[in-house]
Amino acid sequence: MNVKIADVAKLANVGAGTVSRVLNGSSNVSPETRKRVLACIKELGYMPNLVARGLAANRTGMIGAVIPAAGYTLHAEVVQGLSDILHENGIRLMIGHCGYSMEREEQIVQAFLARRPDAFYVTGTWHSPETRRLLARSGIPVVEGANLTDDPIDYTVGYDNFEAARQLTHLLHARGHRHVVVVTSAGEPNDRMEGRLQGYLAGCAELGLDTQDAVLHCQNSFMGGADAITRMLQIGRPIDLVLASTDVMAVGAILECQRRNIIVPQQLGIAGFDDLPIASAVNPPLTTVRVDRAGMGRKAGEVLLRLLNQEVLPTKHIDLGFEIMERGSTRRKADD
Amino acid sequence: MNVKIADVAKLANVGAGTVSRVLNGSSNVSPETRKRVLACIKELGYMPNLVARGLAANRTGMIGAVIPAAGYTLHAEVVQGLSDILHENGIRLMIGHCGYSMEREEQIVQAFLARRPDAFYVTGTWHSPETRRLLARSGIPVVEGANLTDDPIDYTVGYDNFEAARQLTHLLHARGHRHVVVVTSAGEPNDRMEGRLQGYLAGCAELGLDTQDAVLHCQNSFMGGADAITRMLQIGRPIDLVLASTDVMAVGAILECQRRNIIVPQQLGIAGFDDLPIASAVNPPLTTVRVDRAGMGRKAGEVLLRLLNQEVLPTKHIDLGFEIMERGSTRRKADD
DNA sequence: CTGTTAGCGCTTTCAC
DNA sequence: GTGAAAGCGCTAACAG
Repeated sequence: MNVKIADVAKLANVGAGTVSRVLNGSSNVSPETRKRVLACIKELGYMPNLVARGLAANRTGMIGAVIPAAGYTLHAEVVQGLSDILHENGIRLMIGHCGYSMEREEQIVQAFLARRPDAFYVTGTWHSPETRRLLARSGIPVVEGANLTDDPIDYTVGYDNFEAARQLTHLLHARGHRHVVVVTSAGEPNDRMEGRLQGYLAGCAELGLDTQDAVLHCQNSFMGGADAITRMLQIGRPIDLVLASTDVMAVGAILECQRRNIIVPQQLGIAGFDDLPIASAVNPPLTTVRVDRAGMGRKAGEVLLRLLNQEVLPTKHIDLGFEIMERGSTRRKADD
Repeated sequence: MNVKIADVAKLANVGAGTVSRVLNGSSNVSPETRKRVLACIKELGYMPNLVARGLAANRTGMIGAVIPAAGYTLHAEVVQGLSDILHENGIRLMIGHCGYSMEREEQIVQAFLARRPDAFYVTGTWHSPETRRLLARSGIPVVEGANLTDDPIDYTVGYDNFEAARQLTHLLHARGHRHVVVVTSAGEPNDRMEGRLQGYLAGCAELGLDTQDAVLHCQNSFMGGADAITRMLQIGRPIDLVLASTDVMAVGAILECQRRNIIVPQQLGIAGFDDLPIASAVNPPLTTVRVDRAGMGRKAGEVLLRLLNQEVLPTKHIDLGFEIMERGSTRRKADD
């Protein structure tokens, strides 16, 4: 761990610069020298100190990423995709969890920036003004993921949460569902949740569906979803569709219906968002919106890599799209 | 982003060393000087370059962590606990996913080491010889998490997978279950899975339960768990208990039983391992082994921090214990 | 208490 | 093609 470039240089009878050139694949080095240097590196078990390289070269080969949480959310898988592709390209990930708090996000961004990452991935498009400022002034590529916005800090890689929710609403209306309750997360608001909620409401408005007293704010958990059913039953009018903003809440709702002997989808349709693995496993399987989570991470990684490579991308908005997965938790019948 | 310590020093009319002392909270600085320096730092918006500090001070304030996967596993939450406590102490996390492959783990460890982390967290206690060697020679504290071993590289923070599985087997035998099938993961073996499997088998052996043809290797997924039920039904003898090595497989099994109208637990008991959120949400709720995942991460972080602080810990094995959560998916009756 | 200086290990001109 | 030397921005002696 303490053999350094000078040791290799001495053994190979070359200058430190030459070793460095070999290490960094510069072409200005004769094949024989390169071979000799490589041999010496192996012999000494030399491992470059990337901290020193980072200081000298002004690039650290690290990327900062902040996600809300690592638990059962889509972000964990996004990070995995991101991590995988970056790793293949010799870049490492510095990761922080902000717990859906903008303030914490700001702290993390600040702390990461002091470590001079070459680029940044942040989740979502809502940030504190200071976070935006820090990121914008940092001079490094920034990708905002998991949603889209007209006004990105730099680049945005994601899908349109609003549009997906809107389309889902229309589809289920076409399947005969008419009396809707929307279930959203009671936590600190964020652009993805808000986009989904507004998408549902816009869809309902376009279809003339009543959404009076029809928005339930619940914990984003299985229990929260169960709770939603309890509260829905207290609404003084019949309901035939629960539009949940996350699969976790939707699955919680399905399981609560099992307990209450409410037949899904005949008595009540339930739809979610995310297509987590559990969505296709429950009974009945959940109608939901699928996004390629790991693919989104990989795509964000690719964009970041190209940006690091000084490429100019044709667009600042990379829309990965979504797919509505129609399954047994909602009605199937011919369109109206 | 380009104001440096010298600029602050010049403005404050002090030497760079003094600014450094203020930054690092050294006591050898007069209150007035400190105040002046602090003012200049604020005025210039100075942000220390931690890469340079890392090189000069020979500590980077980074910790490397490798986990198998970020998806629906306990490791994501362990990392979150770890990340949180380290963040509070000014330390950042470098993270890599090895996908249960020792080879990939080795690559990641090697790559991380070149970035000179101050300490290392690795998942599990089985590693390639080279990984062990690299870690052992690195001279930095290493914590192996999520299991225990007599022979840690350095420290181990976790719980006894074998013993938990063994005790669970005994408990369920006491509840009247007699004809067991064990479901384990078909993926690349690891110490946690193996510990659980051997724990189940040891329990069965102690109780004289037949385990001939009773070990099913399935995909560690909801589908894999469903598959286990299908295969169990083909075994030519009655079964009244499925001991699954993960909640994901156990929940998959429960859901398959719902589909097949197999009454749990009257006709078939099912138990899992991990106590993921879905475990208490399904119908019936799953009997499983609970470990404090985030708490394990935090504990690993605390150990790492104390180690970084040169403290000597009284033991190399930090056993966090486990708790058997007896729920409706297994029989409840007076002990034999 | 504080300024000065010598590195930390590497990259990158700049001559040769 | 290659060596020498000057930093990268900071910390940590070492004087004073």
